[in-house]
Amino acid sequence: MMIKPYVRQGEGEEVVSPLQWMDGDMSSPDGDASVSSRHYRSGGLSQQAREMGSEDAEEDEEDVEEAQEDENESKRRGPKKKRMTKARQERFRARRVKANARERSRMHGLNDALENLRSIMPCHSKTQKLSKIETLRLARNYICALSEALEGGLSTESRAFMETLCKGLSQPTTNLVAGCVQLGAAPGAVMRPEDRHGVRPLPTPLGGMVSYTSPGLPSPPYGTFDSAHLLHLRAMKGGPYENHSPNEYGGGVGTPPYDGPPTPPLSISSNLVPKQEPSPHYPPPHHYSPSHVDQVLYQTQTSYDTHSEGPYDSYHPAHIPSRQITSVYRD
DNA sequence: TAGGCCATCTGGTCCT
DNA sequence: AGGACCAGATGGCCTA
Repeated sequence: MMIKPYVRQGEGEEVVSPLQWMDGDMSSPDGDASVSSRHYRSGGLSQQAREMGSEDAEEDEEDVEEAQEDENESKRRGPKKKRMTKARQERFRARRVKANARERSRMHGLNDALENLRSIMPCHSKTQKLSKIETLRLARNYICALSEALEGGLSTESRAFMETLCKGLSQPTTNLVAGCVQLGAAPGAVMRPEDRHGVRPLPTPLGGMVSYTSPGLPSPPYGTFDSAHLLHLRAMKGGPYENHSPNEYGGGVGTPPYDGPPTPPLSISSNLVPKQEPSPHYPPPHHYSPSHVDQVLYQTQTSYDTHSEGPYDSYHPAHIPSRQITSVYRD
């Protein structure tokens, strides 16, 4: 028996919706009538859809019942029950198919926006894509970190900046961020070409390189730390980009790829950037712990001193879970 | 094999 | 009526 799996768009086959499938004789999309509905993506074939399928089968019965109901209609109280005629079912299906297409398109737009957000994150790797939730967390942290840098004169080279950046992130993402910081700080370091695209040969606006340097480090290809994004700070402090209007750089779906400092004249204040409050969900207890940030920071700050001894020995890169290192080499 | 992430379908709700 | 938005459900893919 050939089971037709659900195929996503862009994978060479057209998506066949359960409704389209239902339009036929309830056989599978590829015509294999032996496939039962539970095999064909029962998720898409929801309860109501299945009920509609049965309605199809019972339609003739309904027509007979309708005739009988007509006789009793005038005697019955309450709102008149709408009949599910064939025409109504057709309309319903057409609406549903259109709604599905809209929903897909909407989600694609949402994903495009998320991709745009990923592309302007300080840590951008083509090989290890941030998940949706991690992208949002990192974006939040990035905003907070930059705000703190502006308000408190906190250096983007500081440990506190890094800690803010990593708050609430999962361990792999924290490692990724730390690795990106390293690479951005050491442009001479070995990088995979596909990961090099985001790095611009610009100094950080606060002068010099990011300090999480690791000279001579056999830099793992975590991704890139795009120091050019730090030009946000320069712009907001009265730099050459200060007067750009937000519209110049667009926004939302269809925004061109980030190719310069998108520096809307934001007024960063404590109103806009509320102090982080403890929340049952933030940080996620199973993902984040200060000790882990310590661990990563130590990794990035000690230049991987293989001769170091003492309490931090367990932070040696050799102890980084292999998952974070191997996974980025995958493709 | 379990768990995380994701895409999709779907029905409900709100708004125009 | 129809569109936008949302959350629940489901199954596929990938990795440890």
